[in-house]
Parts: sequence; C-alpha cells; structure tokens
Amino acid sequence: MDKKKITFADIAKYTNFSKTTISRYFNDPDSLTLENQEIIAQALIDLDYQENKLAKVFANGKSEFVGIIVPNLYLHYYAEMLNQILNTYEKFGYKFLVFVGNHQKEIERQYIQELLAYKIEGLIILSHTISSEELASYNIPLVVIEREDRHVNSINTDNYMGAVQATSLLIRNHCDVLLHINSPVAKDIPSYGRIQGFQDTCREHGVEHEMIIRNPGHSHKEIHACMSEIYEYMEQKYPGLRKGLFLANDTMANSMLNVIFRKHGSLPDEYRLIGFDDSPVADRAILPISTIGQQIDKLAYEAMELLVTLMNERKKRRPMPQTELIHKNITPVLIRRETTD
Amino acid sequence: MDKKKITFADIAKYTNFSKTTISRYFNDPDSLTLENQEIIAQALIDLDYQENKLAKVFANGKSEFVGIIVPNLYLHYYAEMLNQILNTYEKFGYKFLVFVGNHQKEIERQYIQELLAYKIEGLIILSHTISSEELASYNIPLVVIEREDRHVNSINTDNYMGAVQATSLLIRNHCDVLLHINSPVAKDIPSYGRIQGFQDTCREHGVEHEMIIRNPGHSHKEIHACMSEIYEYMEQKYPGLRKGLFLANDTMANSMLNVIFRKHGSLPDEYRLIGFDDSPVADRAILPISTIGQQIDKLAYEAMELLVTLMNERKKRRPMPQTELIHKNITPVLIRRETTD
DNA sequence: TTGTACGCGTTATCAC
DNA sequence: GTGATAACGCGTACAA
Repeated sequence: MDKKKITFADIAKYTNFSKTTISRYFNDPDSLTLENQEIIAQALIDLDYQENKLAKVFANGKSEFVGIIVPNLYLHYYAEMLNQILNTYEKFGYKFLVFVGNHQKEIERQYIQELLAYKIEGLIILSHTISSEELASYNIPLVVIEREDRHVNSINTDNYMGAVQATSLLIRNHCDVLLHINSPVAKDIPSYGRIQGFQDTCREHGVEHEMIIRNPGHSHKEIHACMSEIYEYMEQKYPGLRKGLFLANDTMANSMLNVIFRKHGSLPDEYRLIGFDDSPVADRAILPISTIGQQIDKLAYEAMELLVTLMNERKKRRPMPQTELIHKNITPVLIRRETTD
Repeated sequence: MDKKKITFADIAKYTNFSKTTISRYFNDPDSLTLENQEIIAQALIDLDYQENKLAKVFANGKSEFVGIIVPNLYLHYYAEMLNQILNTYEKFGYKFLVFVGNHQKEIERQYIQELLAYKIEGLIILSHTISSEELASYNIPLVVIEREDRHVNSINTDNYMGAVQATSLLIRNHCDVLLHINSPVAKDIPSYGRIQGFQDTCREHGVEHEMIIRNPGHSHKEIHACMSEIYEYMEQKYPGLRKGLFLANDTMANSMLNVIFRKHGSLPDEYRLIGFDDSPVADRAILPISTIGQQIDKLAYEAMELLVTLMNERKKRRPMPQTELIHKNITPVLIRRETTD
C-alpha cells in the first residue's frame, strides 16, 4: 500500500529543489521559470502528491473555515438556506462546519467553542437561542440571518414590506375583512414586521381587520386542529363577508386551506388566502397557495459576502475595528397563485 | 484587545510546569496530582486559554473530520438525513464538512480532493454521480447511503420489504387492480427493490397489476401534469374497478391525490393510495397519505456507526484491511393514514 | 509524577 | 529565481 504520505520534502529531494521552491510553486508559481514549473508538476504526478491543507492552515493561520449553526433542518427554510450558503463555496472558497442546534442553548455554546477551537474565520448564526449580545462577545467575524440582531451584523428579509404586499393584495381582492393569523412573536425579531406591516396597511386603507395570535404547536395535527378552530370562529364572527387571510407561514396556510377545502370541496369565493415563505408545501397544496417568497438565495449570498469582507478586514496587518453594525434587508417577492385572484 | 493567543508554552511559564505537563492535563489528567490539576485549571481561566484543535490535529494526525457529499437539500429526505448525521456529533464527536453536489460529477470530484486535503478520516456519500468503483479507489473509510454500492460499504433502506408492505396493504384493501407508478430506475440502485417487491407480491397473490413508468420531471407543475395524464389513463382502462396505487414517492402520491380530490371533491372509494418516504408532504396533504416510512434516523446512525468502526480500525498500529464489504439494510415501516383503509 | 527534545508539513523571513 | 532556517502549537518517545 502507498501508506507514506508525500510531503514537500519528498518533492524537493526528487526534483533537487528546496522545500521553499515547492511551496512557491503552489503559492506564487510565476516566480519560478516555466521550465522548473513543469519539472515540479511532473514530480507531483510521479509521486502522487496529496496536498495537506491542515499543515498549510497551521502554518499561516488562515483556516478558510466558516462555522454555521442552524436551529434544525426539518423546516424547508433552514435546509434551503444551508443549501444556498454551502453553494457559495464555488464563489468564495470557504469550507463550512455545520452544527444543528435543536434549540438547546448550552449545547450551542459548546458548538461555538468547538468551532473556535478549529480556528474558524467567521460564523453564521441562524438559531435564536443565544442573544446577540453574547454572540458579539465572541469577538469573531459574525453574521446572523433573520433573528434578533441588536449587537451583531445581520441579513434579514424585509418582513414589513412582505406583509404590506400580502395585505395589499388581499385588499385589491375586495375582501371585506382581513385576518392575520400568527403565533406569538417577540418584537425584536425581524418577523415581527409581518404583524406591523399588516396592521399599518389595514389602517392606512381603513379596512376592518383582526389579529389572531395562537400557539398552534409544531405537529401537523396540532396545527390542523388550531386552524379548524380558527375557521369555526371566523365563520361565526364574519358570516357572509369575504375574508382575506394572511397566514404567517405556508404551513399554516396549507392547513387552513385543507380545512376550508374539505368543508366545501373547493375554495369558496368567500375566502382569499396568502401565506409566507414560498416553501414547497405552498406550491403542492390542493390549490397552489399565493405567498410571499423569501429570497433565500440572496439572503445567503449577502450574508456570505458581508462575512467575507469582515474576514478579509481581519486579515489585514492593521485591521480597522468595525465601527458600526450592518443590517441589510432583502425585499421578498409576491407570488400570486390560485388562492387569490 | 486580547490579540495574542495563549499557548501551552504560556501556561507552562505561568504555572512553572513544562508544556508536556500541560498537554497531559488535557489528555490524561489523572496522571497529575489533583493539586496540580487545580493549579493548571486556574491558570487556564486566568489566561483565558482557547484550545487549538488544529494544532492538535496537525500533531497527531487525527482530524476528527468526516466529509459528506449530499446531492441537494431541496428534497426533505436529504435534509433530514443530513440532520440525523450531524446529530451523531453528540455520540461520536466527529465534525462534518458538508458539500452539496448538485449532480455535477466533476465538481464532486473536486470536493473529494478538498476533503482529502483536509485530512478527513472518513467519507459519507449520498450522491449518485460517482461510481462506487471510483469511490473505492480513494482508499479511505467510506460509507454510502441508498445508492449504487457494488464496491463500497453501504446502508440502505430495505426497499423490497417496503414495497411488499405497501402492496400487501393494497391487496388487503380489496383492490381489483394494482398500479405501481415510478420513474425509470437503474437495477443496481437500492430503490429498484420497490419495483421488484411490487411485482413479486402481486404475482404471489395473483392480482392483476401494471407498472407505469414515466419521467415526470422535477417541477411540481410537470409532476402534476404527469399524474393528470396517468389518472385519465386509469379511468379509461379500469372503469368501475377499485384501483390500488403504489406511488414511488410521496411527492407523486400527493400530486395524484390532488388530481383525484379536485375531480371528485373527496377520495372516492374506487381509489386506494400509498406513497413512499414519509416526507412531510404526505402528512400535510389534503388527506393524510399512507406511506412507507424510511427510518432516516436509523440509516444515519448505522452509517456513522459503521464508519466509526472503519476509522478506528484504520487508526490501529497494524490495521486489518477490510476483507469484505458490508451492506446493511434497514427495514422501513408501514404508516397507515387516510388514503388506505 | 514530571521534563527534554524532537516531529508533524507547511509558510515566512531572510539571505544569496 | 532560489535556498536555509525558523516559526506555527501540540503530541510523544524517552529520560529523570
């Protein structure tokens, strides 16, 4: 077996160059004559050299690792975000060490320690458990996506604009009353904008409206039961009126649509419905659901681009400490399907 | 700022021990007196020591990295598998370097090179692009999941048994004719078992049956159109008969159910339907869909457990070369919901 | 129980 | 354009 690993020393011996020259071949090839480049290139093939980035990292301190902590991969939103982030490898060359937090604060802290031990150059946080204040204290290039971000850089969907688009569409659909169905949301997280945008738009247009805030749980069954209950409530409170429903996410929207569809065998004219996220479930529902599409690809790209500039700054001989935080908003897009006109 | 990093040398100086003793404190604490352990523990706090695993890895050669190549994260199946694999960190302590292949063979080869350069100890492959023969040639502990596995170790769902369960259920549901709807599948990949299991079970029970093999494309729209067409075909060919549909995955099953439900306003008694995968879409459909549940948690765990034994063997002074490949099957579970009795 | 000296495979800093 | 030598931070004989 070819057990022994080939190193620069072996190549140097084989080619009668020094290790330095071999190193230069990789890092600054043009400083060698073309002829010598070819000699070394051939030696690499002859010896079947396998580069060792760990040694390289150790020597120069640039690990090219970025850590990611994501709350889960069960929600399509997080899976797709991770996908888009991983795909930036082609563009930026950073490798990713990924951890799933599962909403356990202490475990996530441990993950961060582990990541720091591996000398990651930067960190992307999607989970919500650790406060931005604590995150900032780690003193490492860091970007959070769509979460509380008072003390750290962030990329967020413009939830407010998304809600405005959704609400406006329902108004244009001539709904008599608008309902926003959501779970309890803290005011300091970006998705609170969905509530504000809904309320502001309704008031601005003088439309009758109501907020329905429930904690439906996580299982499909619980959500379905919750939507059933809300459906009965609406039927009783607003009989005969055209109801425009803005659901906080597509999972809820799908459940609600199923409830309505199974009662009526179709979506009656009395209901208009729009979700949020553009997750696959919206498109695959019994009737394709209108929704607000988060531009996950852009969120991911902007996050990495920002992180890369932060990491590059850190690498300079005299790094400028970041003077003010960057918060960037990405506008979502309205996706009209069959649950609105 | 605390820019300069604390090393064992600093701790040694601070405590008047040698670097070796500090090293031992971490790797074999009991070889020090309790008193001295406490002295060092205190020093770590005083100096705010941050461990450097990269240096450790470099010195002893054990990176504790495992590489993963997954085809995409769009399909819930892969996202959940990745999730379950990442969660084995708690159990085995291996960190994961994750790449998304996107079905590009040359790019995946490049990823593997990158992973090797980072001295990964093992590799888990979920993507299908690179042949098992080529994978085996990399000569590194390796496990593939649910793909062609002639020359490598693998963990697979027992697709045959899954199909038998699905088909048997449809037979018990007194279906007059059984239809298996699938896309073209190569015989050497595990999911071909779904076809064999269906055919064998039908023949064994002497039930009329038909295979419908189509390439429906990937978008929801294409799949929906394809299912519509198949629906019309079935209606015409088997009028009045109770049709038992075994769909190759839940996405197809959901589409087909939507087609039927929108025609009839419900699922008529003339149809029974079962999918495969137990993906979220099955549970969230207009009628919760019966399905064959892949035990993704077990697949992931078994894969890592096998990989760990391979990696451990490799670390021994005189590693036993693996004499024969291991292929392990995980039996899927029948999940009865509302599209079967 | 503790210390000395060297090795791991690169890059960086000087020289030439 | 090229080479010698010293880092980088830790593990590991071997010695005491």
